[in-house]
Order: sequence, then C-alpha cells, then structure tokens
Amino acid sequence: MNTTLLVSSDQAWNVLHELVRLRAPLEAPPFNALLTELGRRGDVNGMTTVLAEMKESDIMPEVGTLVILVNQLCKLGRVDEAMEVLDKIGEESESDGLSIEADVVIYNTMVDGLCKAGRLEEGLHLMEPMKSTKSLAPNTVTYNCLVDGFSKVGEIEIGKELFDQMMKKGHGRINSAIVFFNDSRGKGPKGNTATYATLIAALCDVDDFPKAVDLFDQMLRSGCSADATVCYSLIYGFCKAGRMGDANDVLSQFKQAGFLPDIKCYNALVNGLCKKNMVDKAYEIIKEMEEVGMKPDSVTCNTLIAYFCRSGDLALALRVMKRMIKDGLVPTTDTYRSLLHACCLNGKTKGAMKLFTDMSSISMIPPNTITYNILIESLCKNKEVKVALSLMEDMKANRVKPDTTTYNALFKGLKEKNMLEDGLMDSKIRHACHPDSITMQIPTEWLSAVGELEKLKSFVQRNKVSTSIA
DNA sequence: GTAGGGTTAG
Repeated sequence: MNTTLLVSSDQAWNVLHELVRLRAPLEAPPFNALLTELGRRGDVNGMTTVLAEMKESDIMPEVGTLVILVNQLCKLGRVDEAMEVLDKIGEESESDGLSIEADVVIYNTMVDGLCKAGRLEEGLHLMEPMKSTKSLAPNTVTYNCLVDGFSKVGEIEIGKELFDQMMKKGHGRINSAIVFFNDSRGKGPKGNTATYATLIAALCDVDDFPKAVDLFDQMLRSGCSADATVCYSLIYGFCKAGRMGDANDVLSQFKQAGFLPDIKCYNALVNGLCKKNMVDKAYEIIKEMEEVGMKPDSVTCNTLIAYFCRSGDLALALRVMKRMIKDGLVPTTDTYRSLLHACCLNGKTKGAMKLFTDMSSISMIPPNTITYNILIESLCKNKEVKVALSLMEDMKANRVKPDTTTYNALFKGLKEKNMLEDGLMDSKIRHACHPDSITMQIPTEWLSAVGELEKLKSFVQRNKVSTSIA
C-alpha cells in the first residue's frame, strides 16, 4: 500500500545523496521534506541517518528540521529521546555561536508530547525554561496542549506557583482546565476555537451539557467562530446521552448560524438515531445532507447496514450495500463484518460463505481475524467443525492470526462433536496464541473426563493453566 | 515544523 511512498522517498533520498556528494550548495528545506516523509513512515532510523548526513556535509538544520524529529519521536512514544533532542539544541548553541535556537514551536511540540504521554507536570515545567532562559512566551498552542492534557488525564497535582490560584478554584480535571483557560485569558494568549472545542468535548464526555453549552455561548460571544469539530463534539455527546432532540437542534442551529457541519457531524447524528431505532429520522437527516450537496459516504452506509443487521432485516442491509456500490462507494471490512454476522445469526451459512468469498474477490478486502471468527464460530455452532477446521488452515495460509475467540469456538465445536483426539487438540493448543482460562477450560475438562491424567498434568504445566482437578 | 472530532464492534 505504501509502495509509492517508499519509492518516492527513496528516490528523493538518492537524489539528495547525489547532490551532497557533488557538494551542491544545499540548505535545510529539501531535507525537511524528506524527513517529513520518513516521519510519516515512522522511520526514525532513516531520520537519524538523514540528520547525520546533514551534519557531515555541514548543512545546518533549521529548528523546523528538529521539530519534525521531535514530533515524530513523541508520536512514537519515545518522549525521552525527543527531550534529548531539545536539550541538545541548548547545549550546542552554548558551545558554538552558529547553532540554531529553540523556538516556541519546538517547545510546543515537546509540551504536547509530554501531555499526551500523561506527563503533565513536565509539560508545565517546560514553560519555565521557555519563559525565563529563552524569553519565549507560551502561546495559544502551548495552552491548548496543556488544556487538552488536563481534560484527558486523571487528577493532577500541579505544584507550580503559576497555577496556585487555579488549584484553589478548581476541582477535578475539567474544572482545572477551565479555570486554567479563563486564567490564561486577558494577560496571556487568547483561547481560540481549538481551545473551546477541547473543553466542550471534555465536558460532553462527562455529560456536563449545561457547562458545555455555556462554553459554546461564551465562545460565540467572544467572537470565536464555531466549526465542525465543535458541532461534532456536541452532537456526539448528546447522542451518547440519548438526547436526540438536542443533538438534532445542534445541527440546525449550526446551519442557521451559517456554520458548515461536515460529514462527520451528519454521520454522528445518523448513528445516534439508528441506535435509538429512529431510522426514519435518520433517513431524513441523510436527505438533509444530500440537499446541502453532501453525499453519504461509506461510514453513513455502514451505519445503516449495521442497524439493519442488528434489527434483523438482512435483505434491507444487503440493499444498502448494493446501493453503496452503485454510488461508487467501496464496502469496507466493517460492511462485511455486519453482514457476515447477520447471515450467521440467521443460520444462512451459505450466504455468509458467499459474502466471505466476495469480500476478497470482488471488494479486494483480505479477511481478518474478526471475519474468520464470525464464520468459524457459526460453523462450530452448527456442528460443521470440519469446514471450520479447513477455514483455520485457510487462516494459516493467509497469515491471519487466530485469537482466543477462534480457539474458544473451535474447542467447543470439537468437544461437542467428540472430536478432541489428542493429535488434533495438541496441535491446536500448541498454536493457540494467548491461552486464557476460558480457552483452556474445554481441553482441561475433556482430558479429565476421559481419565487422561498424565496428559492432563503435562498439559496444565505446559500451558500454565490452573485447574481444581489437577 | 506545533494544538481540538468515538460510525460500527466478532
């Protein structure tokens, strides 16, 4: 899937390498582009190599060059290494005057990385060297990262003077974030749409709708324009709370105010309505989105398909799929998962098998563990264990890993068919990935039932399962 | 080069 990217960034690398060799006068920007691409691939080693090459050839990196690296390291959870990169900038600028200096962006990147790793205290601490030694003023982005961190991580003790006042006023994570936010307004940078969106989402998350709506009003009063993200958070929150009328009102109010809800907003509402079995209303919303020139996407269709499958109307679900294909939409693995499950529940094993083959041959979607499991579970329940076994061979051939569910289904099927012969069971157990108590319970019971005590003992030892029998 | 969005669910 990433072949093109691989080729393009390798080619870019080759070209750059050649230019370096020819001692062409190069500066950071082309290297930045290459680093961005390597970062997208998560190739930190490649990034390090590129940076080393720059150094060797005396091409001075920009702060932006290092931002790319710091950001990527943080995204991969290598926060400490990112910190080292940041620290090094300071050291090097002390030793030779030519070096680059840290700016607010690289600090923000680091603050965000720390916050996302749950290391809020350190994120806060980082504002100190920023302000004092570097005389960099934290900006809205800095605050937004911290506000987001506060509202997403559990209770935090903030020992810093700067936030003493905040701690007195606020209780709980979100209150702290709000006080922090209010506190930061006036003197420091102003909150923007992202700040409000973060807090509104957090408030919706804990069903505090009065405060969420309050903040929304405040947002508009302060001249911040609302956007689709805010709309989505409110709709999603109201739907989750089952408040469909409110969710619907959010959509109409946004439209009335001249903001444009995007497809995610519509999909969230359609989904909420389906969950409440209000499928007629869901179709009205779909009509509404079509009227504003927005076409349902595969998420919209999958939502409907999942609903019809849940409510037992397989024919209608299949019709939605046909329709989506006709409209040029691509069924996804979720489309098939819903349908396969529904087929199996209705005892339509043949239909399920047909869908299963269509999935890879027509839709070009390789089957995954989940889709295999749906079939294997169903086949085992219907005592078609041999077919289930052949599907497991299929999994092996396609390099799809069976999981606990697969083995649970299979062992149950084997037991019911009295097919727990040693060889078969042993070989299956050897391949069972994470044998848990449920998976192992069946063979354990079986071995003790047929009086194979020696085998039972070694089986228990080998698989580290506990049993009251052994 | 930095910040905010849970469609579904074996």
